[in-house]
Amino acid sequence: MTDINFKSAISTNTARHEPAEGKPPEAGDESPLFYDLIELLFFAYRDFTGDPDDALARFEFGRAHHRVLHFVDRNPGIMVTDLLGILRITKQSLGRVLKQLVDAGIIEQREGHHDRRQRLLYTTERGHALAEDLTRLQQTRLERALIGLPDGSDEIVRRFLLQMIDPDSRSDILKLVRSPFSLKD
Amino acid sequence: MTDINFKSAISTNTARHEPAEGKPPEAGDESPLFYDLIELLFFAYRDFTGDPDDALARFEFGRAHHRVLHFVDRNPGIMVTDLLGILRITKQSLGRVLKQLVDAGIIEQREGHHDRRQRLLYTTERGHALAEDLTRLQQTRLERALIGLPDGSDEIVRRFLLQMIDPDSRSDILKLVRSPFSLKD
DNA sequence: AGAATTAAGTCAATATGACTGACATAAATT
DNA sequence: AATTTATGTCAGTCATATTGACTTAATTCT
Repeated sequence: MTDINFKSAISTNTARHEPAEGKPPEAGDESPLFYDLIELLFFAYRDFTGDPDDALARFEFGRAHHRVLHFVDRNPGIMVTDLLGILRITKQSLGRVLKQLVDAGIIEQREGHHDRRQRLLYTTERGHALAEDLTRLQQTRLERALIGLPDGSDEIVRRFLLQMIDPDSRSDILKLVRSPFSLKD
Repeated sequence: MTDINFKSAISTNTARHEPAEGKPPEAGDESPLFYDLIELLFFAYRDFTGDPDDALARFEFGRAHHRVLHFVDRNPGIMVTDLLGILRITKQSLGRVLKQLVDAGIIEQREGHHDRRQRLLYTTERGHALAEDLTRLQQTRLERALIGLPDGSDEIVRRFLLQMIDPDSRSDILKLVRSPFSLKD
């Protein structure tokens, strides 16, 4: 199998498009800062999600299941409505995935104490163990990614990621992730 | 519209699952480092891809089109095979998306000079302009994300992202992204 | 020159994860 | 009593991806 093989990805022909324009093609005028960051993010995120994807494939589950499992495990007793808000998907999309997780004994629904309309979500013992396995995979990758970087790099990455998020959502997300570190300047 | 609304995401009930285990539920024993990084990455990447997603929705294009457009624009004259290797999708998946981009006058295919089997890919003038627009959106977000961080933070983020990638792919990806900065220690 | 390999494209069938819009039920709130 | 909220469900659709088989043309290998 040829694995990744984009050995000749960079062509010798540098003509980008019809040379009908009067611009020099590669004159670093106003354009391409952070091209590399854009692409590194793409590849990094792909591999980051790849670990749990592969692990879940054995259970016939996909990334959607992972996301639901993760946030339920992290927020035991979360309401369906709030989970929908976090994931920003529709009730229908969640419904199918959630049903499969419940049927598989990964997630449990309990009636709300004060409000009996609610179906509060919890991971079962099995579900919690699975969630931990998946988290461990991603933690291992994160640890590896921080090796060799100066002290405090994890804090810089945290702040970078937070500021990548739409400003409007940041405070909600901060509450949700409840980082053990500062982040609050 | 209730926008994001996960105000009550964190339940007061902290029982994670059946308390049938002898473990204290929240005793930070061996487990949850980088929980926040895992979640920040999820939200950051979603918003990062959201900008181009929204922009492309007007053209009836999706994220798959963006990826193809991006890598063709960055690697003019790339072979179909190499593009498949970069995106790690199948010929069939690429085929449909590529056809739509060609039909829309965004991407152009030219016969290889030395090897006439090849259909080398180029962005058209329009395609290049569109790619630049989308890139600009993401660059703006990246710039904003680095504001207020110490000097050299961009370099730390670059190294972090590179080390998030599977070690086997790193050298190929480094060639591809051809970062203007160091990254090579 | 003939065989094997490579580059690209195509066909059919399928799966996953998402969507919209409408509707239903029960419970809580006003 | 009327309204709103929380959840679930139905039917239909779409975008992106998959597998496996097969074709055509061109290049390379022996």
